[in-house]
Amino acid sequence: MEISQRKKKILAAVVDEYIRSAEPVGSKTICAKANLGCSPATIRNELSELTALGYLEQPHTSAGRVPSPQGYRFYVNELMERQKLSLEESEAINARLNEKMERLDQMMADAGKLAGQLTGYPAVALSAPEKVTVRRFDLIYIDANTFIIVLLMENNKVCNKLVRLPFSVEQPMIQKLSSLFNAGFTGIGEEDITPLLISSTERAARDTMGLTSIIAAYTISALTQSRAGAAYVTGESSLLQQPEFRDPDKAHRVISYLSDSSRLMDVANSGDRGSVKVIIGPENVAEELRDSSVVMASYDAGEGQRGLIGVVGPLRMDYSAVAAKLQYIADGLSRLLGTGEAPAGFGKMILKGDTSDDEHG
Amino acid sequence: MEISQRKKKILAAVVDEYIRSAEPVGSKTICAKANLGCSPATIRNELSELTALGYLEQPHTSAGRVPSPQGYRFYVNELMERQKLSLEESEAINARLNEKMERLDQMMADAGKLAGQLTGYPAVALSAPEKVTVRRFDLIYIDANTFIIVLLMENNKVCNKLVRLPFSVEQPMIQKLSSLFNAGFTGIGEEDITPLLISSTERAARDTMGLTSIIAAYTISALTQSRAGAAYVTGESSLLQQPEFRDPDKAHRVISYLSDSSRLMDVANSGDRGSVKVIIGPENVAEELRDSSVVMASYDAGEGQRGLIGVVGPLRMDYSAVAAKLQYIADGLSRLLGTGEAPAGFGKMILKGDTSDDEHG
DNA sequence: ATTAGCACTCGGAAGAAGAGAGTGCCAGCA
DNA sequence: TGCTGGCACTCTCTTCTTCCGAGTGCTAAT
Repeated sequence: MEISQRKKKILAAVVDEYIRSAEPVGSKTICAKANLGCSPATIRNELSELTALGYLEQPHTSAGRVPSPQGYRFYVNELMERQKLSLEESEAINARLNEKMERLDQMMADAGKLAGQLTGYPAVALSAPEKVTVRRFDLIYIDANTFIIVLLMENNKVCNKLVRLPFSVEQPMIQKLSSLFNAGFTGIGEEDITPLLISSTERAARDTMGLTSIIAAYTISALTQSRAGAAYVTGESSLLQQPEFRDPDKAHRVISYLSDSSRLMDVANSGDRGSVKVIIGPENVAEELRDSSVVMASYDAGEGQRGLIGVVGPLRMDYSAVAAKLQYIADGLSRLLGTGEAPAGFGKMILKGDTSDDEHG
Repeated sequence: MEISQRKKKILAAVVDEYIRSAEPVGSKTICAKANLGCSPATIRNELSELTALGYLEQPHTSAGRVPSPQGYRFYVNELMERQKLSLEESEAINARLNEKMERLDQMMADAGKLAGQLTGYPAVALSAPEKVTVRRFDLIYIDANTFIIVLLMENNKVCNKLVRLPFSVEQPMIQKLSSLFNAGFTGIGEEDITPLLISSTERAARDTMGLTSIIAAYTISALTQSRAGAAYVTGESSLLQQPEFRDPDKAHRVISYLSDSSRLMDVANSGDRGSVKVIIGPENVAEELRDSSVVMASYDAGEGQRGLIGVVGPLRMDYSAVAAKLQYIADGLSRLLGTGEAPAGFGKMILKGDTSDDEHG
């Protein structure tokens, strides 16, 4: 059934007002706020129908209306105004983005922090797990007992480790190992480093005194770690300021879920194409987030990598503002890190609505 | 004034019981728990005196007694039983410690996580800020537009950065720069890298096309970052389970303080010699922690560096258990990372009491 | 010095009453 | 047919009151 224009207006008013006030919205309030030319009584009828359709809920008989998850979904998909950032806001973001661009992981964490501060919700920054291989191998000889392993990954990340030996090695040996590893270990993934490969490398270099396996072990662990992707969470405590999380147990559930970075990847994997994605309450795969909403934006982190920033908040999140901000940050990051195929309209706020609205059927 | 033996026993019983139950302790309860051969009435008299002396407090006239900060301090310094860890506990810790020893920063974060999980309180892991210098300088040539800067710090940390150039350089140039930097930039601190030094290096190598300043800039930022020390916080949300932090505002204050890693250093600097240190409520320098307690242990992270692990909890923290666990973890870390001057009695639980008890005067 | 007994105090729980916001429905009106 | 004002009703939230009990402090007896 198609929903009337007036109903849409009323629904939008309810959601907007509820987002602002966190309190059930009554017919009178709507009549005052939204300029529909009709009386509270008329609105009551409409509200009643919207409730029947499942877009609104009533905490109890004599309370105002509150949006249902389905109501939020409809609001996000069709009703909400696409917010533009004010000039100050976008300039502030740009300034913060350009500020420091040192290390990638640092950068990610900073982007998360920025998102958190801007929106006032806890923020997560994720790098999508990916398959990595070693592109270049170097061993730097320091002294007879010490050398550094430097790995350049295919995605241009660099890993290193200082190795100290309980015995002495000569510089030529280090060089020899370096070229051997360069020959055998580059371009392959973690699971390709088999005991067979290691032992054949071991045979090729004589008298390695176990060095081969040390280096191989580090290589494997570096590959594993790179592949795992990383997660940074900031601003957990800002949840506590939201009225819906005044119950410490509820807050605890969500915050400790967020702290478990391994599980966070689930969120990332629940679809990451499209620039901004909104997941509303029960749509979350994770049980713990069923009464929270997640807004996230993915960005091009260069070298074919995708990064993700997102915030977690109550259902009553200010979707429009949050989406605009995340979009802007993500676009900025894509521009700074991306590999040329940067988005054409950086600075323009295009919000791709989510498509998984199989709820209001 | 010297406090009687019986008073001590009673005080200890009050603190123990309050730590357990989180509720004001009455004379009857003490009589039942502590095996002093006397009646509640006698205990009431003693409680009354302990209250007058400032070791106990009464939430209101007709409630039981609660330890005052001074009471906790006395308890920690003189009364509390030095707990030994059970065999299972210490084995579990050892297993976890030996598990992964990859990167130092990872290690620190893991140690913090371990402390948090073991104690059930939020945990922080800090590395003390320190002056660092570069020991060894290497540039790895990758291709005409790419090279890696590898810095080996005096403290054996390794930093690296991939540099991509908008123009081409030849391998000999990279090598030349490498040895120039090795000559000029090693062994000096961040503040010694002056524009003068940079420009003289620039002159020594001809046609560097700005490379010198790129490398110098990275060196400075790496030095700054190493010096800053790092902070990892985990398990913030476990605070929410403590009855004294059911007030979301209170919890929010503490948690957001913990999230601000820069401020955390204050805690670290408030005295870190001695193996385990207990800071009780108002003794905290930070306003935000005035009604929380902090227990921390420092460990030898090798190369003259000190690390710090600590937990934050309510005044009613189980000091004895927490101290024992932190001590054990810190000793373990010292053993694993330390530089030989490892503590003699690893495994033995020696708790050095705090000495800043200028409170009960 | 210790103990038993007793009156007193105070906070927290439970219940009662009232206020207020909002609904649903009905009858009248354009 | 759709909108409106009016009105009775419902249900929560707040406030007030009452009551209970744990625990104290004091006193007199041992």
